[in-house]
Formats: sequence, C-alpha cells, structure tokens
Amino acid sequence: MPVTPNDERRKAKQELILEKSRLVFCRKGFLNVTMKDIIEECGISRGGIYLYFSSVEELFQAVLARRYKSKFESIRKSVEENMNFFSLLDSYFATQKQRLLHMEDSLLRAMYEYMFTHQDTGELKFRASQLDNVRNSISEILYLGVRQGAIRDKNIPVLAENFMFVIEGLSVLALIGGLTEIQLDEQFTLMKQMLL
Amino acid sequence: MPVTPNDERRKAKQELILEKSRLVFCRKGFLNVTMKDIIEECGISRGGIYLYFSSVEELFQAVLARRYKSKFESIRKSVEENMNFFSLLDSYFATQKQRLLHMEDSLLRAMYEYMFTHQDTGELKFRASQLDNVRNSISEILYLGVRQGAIRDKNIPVLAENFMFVIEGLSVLALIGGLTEIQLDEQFTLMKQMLL
Amino acid sequence: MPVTPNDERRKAKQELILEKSRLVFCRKGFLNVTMKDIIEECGISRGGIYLYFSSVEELFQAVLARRYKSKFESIRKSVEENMNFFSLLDSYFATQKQRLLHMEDSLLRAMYEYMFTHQDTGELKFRASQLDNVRNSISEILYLGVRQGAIRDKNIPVLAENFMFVIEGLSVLALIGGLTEIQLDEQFTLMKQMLL
Amino acid sequence: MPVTPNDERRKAKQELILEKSRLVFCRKGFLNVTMKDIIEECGISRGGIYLYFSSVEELFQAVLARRYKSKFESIRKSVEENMNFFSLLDSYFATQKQRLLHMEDSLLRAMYEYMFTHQDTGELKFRASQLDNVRNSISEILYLGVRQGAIRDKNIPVLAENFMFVIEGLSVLALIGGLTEIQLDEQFTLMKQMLL
DNA sequence: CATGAATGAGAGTTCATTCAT
DNA sequence: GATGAATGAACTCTCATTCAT
Repeated sequence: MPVTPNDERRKAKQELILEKSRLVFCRKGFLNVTMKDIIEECGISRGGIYLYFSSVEELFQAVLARRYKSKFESIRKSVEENMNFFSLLDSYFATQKQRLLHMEDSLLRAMYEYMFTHQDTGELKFRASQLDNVRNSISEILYLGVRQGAIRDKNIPVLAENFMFVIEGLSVLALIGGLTEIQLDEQFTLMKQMLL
Repeated sequence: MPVTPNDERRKAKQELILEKSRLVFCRKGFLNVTMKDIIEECGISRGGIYLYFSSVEELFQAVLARRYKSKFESIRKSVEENMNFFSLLDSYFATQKQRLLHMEDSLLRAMYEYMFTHQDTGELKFRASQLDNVRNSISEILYLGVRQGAIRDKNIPVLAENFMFVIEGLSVLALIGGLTEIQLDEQFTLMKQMLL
Repeated sequence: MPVTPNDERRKAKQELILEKSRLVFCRKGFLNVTMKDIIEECGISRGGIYLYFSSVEELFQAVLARRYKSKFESIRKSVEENMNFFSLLDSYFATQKQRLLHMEDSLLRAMYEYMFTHQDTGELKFRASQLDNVRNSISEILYLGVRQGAIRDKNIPVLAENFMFVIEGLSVLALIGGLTEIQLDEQFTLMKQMLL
Repeated sequence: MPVTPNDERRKAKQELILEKSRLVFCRKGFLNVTMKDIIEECGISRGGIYLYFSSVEELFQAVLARRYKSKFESIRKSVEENMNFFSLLDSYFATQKQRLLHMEDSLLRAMYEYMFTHQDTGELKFRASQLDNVRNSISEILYLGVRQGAIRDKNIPVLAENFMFVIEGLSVLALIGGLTEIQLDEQFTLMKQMLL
C-alpha cells in the first residue's frame, strides 16, 4: 500500500523489508509468520510496516515476485547461445541439486504453505506458473538437445513434464528432510538415461 | 489421555471422533481446522474432546494412523498370489489415478499442511514412512514383473523411487488444481515405457 | 451471538451484562464506549463478552430494546381507563420533567451519538420509531381530552407533533446542560395554554 | 500554535484549511473525520496541519467560530430598519426551512456529534450560545411585531424559547432523515397562529 | 516553514484450553 | 465421565502525533 511515490529512501526501505522478510519466511515458512516476526526482524515499528505492505500475504507475494523474477533467464540465454546440450543439462541438474540440498535457505516450504492455504482464492496460479516455468525450461533444454542431434525427438513435452514431476517430488522429500545426495544423483542419472 | 481399559463405549466414541474428524480434515485441510469444527462435526462438547485427544495435532495423527494402517496390504497380497504383473501395474496406476483426480476426498492436502508446519517437531517422519510405503509397494510390483520375466532386472530400486517421485509431483499439481486426466495418462504411459 | 439455548444462568448473565452496560452507556455515551469498558464494568473476561454480544453496537441495541420495551404502555392504559384528561396530561409532563432534569441517568446522549453516527446504515429507524411513540402517546392523550370535552378538536395531529418537537428540543438543551426547571415549567404551561 | 504575526500567507493558509475542513465536516460529521481526511482535502502535509491547529477538536471549533460569526447580523439589521414584521417572520421561517431541508450542507450533524462527545470538557457552551442566538433573534423579531402592533405583548420570552425548541426538535428529526416539507409547513403555520 | 516517514498505544477479535458443575 | 462458560494470550490493524530532514 504505497502512500507516496518517487522516493529513493522508500525504495531502499522496501528492499530492506523484503530481504529481511525473506529470511523470516525461509526460517518459519508462511503460516507461522506474523507481522510481529516481520517488524522484529526489520527493526521497524508496529504501524510502520503498514506503510509498505498491508498484510503478510501481500508481503509474501512481493518477496516471491522479487525472488523469482529472472530465475529462468540464464537458461534461455544458454539455449540461445547454443551451448552444448550435455553441459547445459548437467549445469541445470547441478543447480537443482544445490537447491534441493539446501532447503533451509529456500522459500519453498513457505510457498507450499501459502499454496495449500490459498486454494480457493485463485492466487495459487503463482506456483502453477512457476511449475510452467520449470517445465518450459526443461523443454527448451531438451529441444536444444534434439537440434544438436544429441537426443531423439521422442515425446519431448511429456518427458519434460516427467522431469518436472520428479523434481517436484524430490522437492517434497527434501522439505521433509529425507533426501540424500545419493538419491538425487541416482534420479538425475536415470533421467539422463531416459533421453538416450 | 486416560487409558481406562475395558470400556467399549470409550472405544466406540473414539472411533466416532476419528471418523468425523477425518471428514473435517478432508474438507478443510489441517490448518484451518479448529477445535470448534471438530466438536461441531462430532456433536461432542467443548471440553469432552480433551478426554480423548489433547490437541488437534494428536487427533490428526490418530486419523492418519487409522487411515493408512492397511492401505498397502492388498498389493502385498496380490504379489504373493503372483497376480499377472501388467494387470497389477495397471490396477495400481488406476487406483492412483482415481486418487489424484478426486483430491477433495483426500487427506493429502491436510497432510501437506501438517508436514510443512511441523518440520521442527520431528513428527513429519510420518509422511516419510508413507513415502517408504509407496516406494516399497512399487518396488514389490516391479520385482514381481522381473520374476515373471516381464521386465528386466535393471535398477529396480531407483526406478521405483523415480515412480514415487513422479506420483508425488503429480499429487502436488493435483492439489493446486492444475492436473488433467490427459497429463496423468501420459505419465503413466511413459512410466510403462521406461520398464521395457 | 447466542451459542446455546435453554439456560437460566445464561439469561441471568446476559441480564447482568445489559444492566452494567446500561450504566456505562449512561456515563460515557455510545461512541467512547469500548469493549474494554464493558468487560471492566461487568467483571467479565476479554473474550467472554463475545459469547453474548459480538459488538458494542449489538450490545447497545439490546440495551435500548430492553429499556424501552414497555415504556408507553402505562399511558395507553390510562387512556383506555378514561382517566381524567388534565390529570393524565399533568402526569405526563411530570414524567418528562423528571426525565429532563436527570439526564445523567439517561441513555439519551448515547442514543443521539448512536443515531448520528449510524445514519447510513438504516438502523436509526429506532429513534424515529421512538419519536413516533412520543407523538402517538401525546396524540392519544389529546384525543382523550377531546372526547372528555376538555379541549377542542382542532388540529390535534399537528399539535401533538408540536409538543413532540418541543420536548425533543428540551431534551437537547438538557443534554448540553443548559436547561433549568423554570424553563421547563414555562414550556409546559405554554403547551397547556395552547390547548384552550 | 505559534502566533508569528505579520504574515499574510499564514492567514491565507489558515483560511484555506478552515474552508476545506468545513466541507469535510459537512460531509462526514465530526466523529468520523480523521486528520487524514483533513490533510487530503487541504492538500497539506501530515505534519503541516499541526503548525496551524493542534487537533481535530481545535480545528472544528475554529470552523464553527468562523461560520457563525455574523449569522444573525442580518436579522438585527432588518429589525433596526423596522422591516415589516410578517415579512421578516416569513423570511426567517423560509431561511430555516431551507436549512432544515438541506442538512447535507450543514455542520449541524457534526456539531451534535461534537456536543455529545464533549460534554465533560465544558466546551459545549458553544452550542448553548448558538441556541441563545436563535432565541434572541426570534425574540427580537417578536418584539418588533409587538412594536408594530401586529401581535400582543404576551409572554414573548417564553414564546421565543418555545419556537427555539420546536426548531431544535425539527433539526433533530431532519438529521435522522424523517422530516418532510409538509411537517415543516404545518409547524411554521402553527407557530404563526400562536402569535395571534 | 513544511514535509511525510515513523511511532506506539490501543481497539477489535479469535480460539485453544481449563475447570466448576 | 461429560459439559460448555469462561479465560486470556496473541493477532491484526488504525491513527493522532512526533521529529529528522
């Protein structure tokens, strides 16, 4: 709920709030976060937060928006630059591996909590669109492989979606704390085998 | 929770509470359920519920425990009876399909909500053990296929785990409302192809 | 917001709350009254009041309803019993005089505050209907006088309304503290002269 | 409120604030007006208003003071000029009628709200003095009628006060939305009859 | 003088949990 | 055992007022 425009200090403060809030959401998820948590982390006053965000929901959406703004840009870029398929695939898997092994820094838990409790309000399109992004990214990578002759053009969309589902499943297991590096490697290896 | 034994009425009442509560959890998930919802559905008094369960958490755990007690029994039985592999696999996929297309009757949403908000308390082993069950069930089915010569014995554990992850991913998408029957069929078809 | 019916203790407590609240409304008007004032006067807990009334508004309406339930009954009765016109008129004026000279025990200030701040919500019909009652009471008294031949049947409705307006004006002055007994007597005397 | 003199800009700004505030008070009454409403209507800054008025109360008092400064001047003038009594009376009633039928442009609602919530502070003498003005104005008009031989010199003070009360009663009804033009005309007609 | 970001007291409301009956 | 009235901690949100710039 911005009150007045054109102010750099405002922007800076907003940025501070978003960053501090992100830490809170990573630590506590979404549902257990109260405005009190936010203001304590930000060192701001009880009423002050409302000058920037009028609810935890709005704040969380802003945190997500900021976070995932340009996450899939680099992949697209690599594809356009016709990077070597296997390198790109390995790089993609490596990135996912990093993410999955360090869930404590991730907003994913918060996002799930947000999703499941906001089913009715239609605001969960956010996560759906994120999944779209994942699928599209994988899809682009696979089509790159096809163009480079590295893999056969056999049902790429379904394959991409399969990888997306596996990664989502891995994410859930990671969140509940039962995912090992070995399991991860096994799955990524299997996925690569599926391409041949 | 007093444990005065030899009281059938107590058992019956407990059962009633669990069944009614299950309906509530299916309808509202876990986090939006209050004691009021429970007691209203059960027609029990506000204080009375505490004679059986001392918190919504405990109640939910009991509901889950009752629910998933003998869910994987039939698969084990079919395996022991050396049922035809492809029939069993199709049957398993059909069961999953039913479940995934009718999430409104399912406790899954509630379970996710419970999981994500109870990370710290170590009580999320429950879901982990459920995933174990899924993996083991699939694993048993696949080894049946191997024994019947229907598929090759190639990395069955990893394959079973892969299927588990895919199903978990499908579940998430089902919960956020973006899963179609076509997507489901595509994935199940793909999984079958992977076996050959 | 009653939760359960048939309970005498509930009725008694409700009655207690209404009576204590009335005192608060007399003392502080309507607008400056908070739930805190109410619970402190009632010796009830913060949440407890919501078991009976879900807002100060609802509480105030209940106080009014209880208060003015059978206020105009006695007049009607006297009219039906064909009481002597001048006695009834004097009695009516005496009652009003008592009321106007002891505004500190009256809900009138609270009612004005309620009225003026609830113009839009259509709930101010309450005061309008009270004014109706005043007018009707006066009207009945005057027509009694006509029937007894004490006064002429000359424009009774307008006259009754005039008296109502004068009394309303007197009430306002009483509330702002500028009304003397002499002024009152002068006006009542004048009104009587108007009838001849 | 600093009183740095010899500053015309200050005077002008103060005047602007008073006029804009008056509009707000007419529109929203007194109690629902916040400093935010004022500063938005005035286009002044949040802190700036405090350079001129240190509270909504003070501001409202100033608005009233400005408003009713010379309201009764014209009547006095007409009386001094020995204007025809019946013309002046009709003119006075016509003015009142206009006011009573267009309460939405009036500060009266705001004034009542102010009065009733500021009983203790002794600042409600303001309205009392306004009523004095009304009574005095009517009184002067009636004495003019006596001097012109149009009416008898019979209890003019009490009669004037009676008219004042009726008008006050009419005002209240007008404010709660139940006053019709017919009722008004009836009362004004009745008042004229009382003079004969 | 003027600004508007920041403050913090305090209002309303909900709900798990207790305890006299 | 069973009841449900009562509790009070915790939460969200508003707004008059202050103060560094």
